[in-house]
Amino acid sequence: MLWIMSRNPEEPVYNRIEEARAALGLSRQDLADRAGVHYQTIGYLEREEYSPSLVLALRIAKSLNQEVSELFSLTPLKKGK
Amino acid sequence: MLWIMSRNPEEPVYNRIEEARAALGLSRQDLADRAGVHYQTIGYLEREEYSPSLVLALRIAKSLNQEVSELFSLTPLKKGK
DNA sequence: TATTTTTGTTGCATTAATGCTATGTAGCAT
DNA sequence: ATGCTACATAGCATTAATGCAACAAAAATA
Repeated sequence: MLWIMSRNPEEPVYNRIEEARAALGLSRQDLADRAGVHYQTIGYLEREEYSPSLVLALRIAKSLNQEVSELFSLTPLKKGK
Repeated sequence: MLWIMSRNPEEPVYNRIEEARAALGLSRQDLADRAGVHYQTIGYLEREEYSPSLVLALRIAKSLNQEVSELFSLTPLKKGK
């Protein structure tokens, strides 16, 4: 059985995680700890190599004090706001 | 290689899909069409047998004219509101 | 400069999300 | 009774999300 490594799904989700994280002065490891995931998972998300599960999106939003819709979008996000 | 069928993850996400869908008088098939997924996927979600991907959560929220946070939660949701 | 911290990248393993088919049931019409 | 629609459930296949280890590259800082 072979698995073609995912990393780059067909359906991207744009996000503002890095921006929001930086605004709080948190490292990826810090955010990962708050959200209860591996720090590299945060990296994958910020690089938009894949989109998070809803559970993770909800945890990240809470960790960054943001609404899910403020952090994640099906359409490209502009900087700021 | 064997796969133990998922259906019942460890990390549940509570939702108000059925309620919101009924409020709009939509069948599962109707909502599935709008969200671009299989009608049984809606069933699984309503029965909370698993939680959706963020992509799907965003599409469902849009299909029901609701905020993601209004439809989905990491903690049990009370009826109404 | 040397050390430490943060981030990027690759590879592999596991589990969850989703599709699809088929079947069963219950309700509501003809 | 027959048919139709909506929903439940189960089996199997595929792909995505995540963990984790190892290592490289930057960047920050002592």
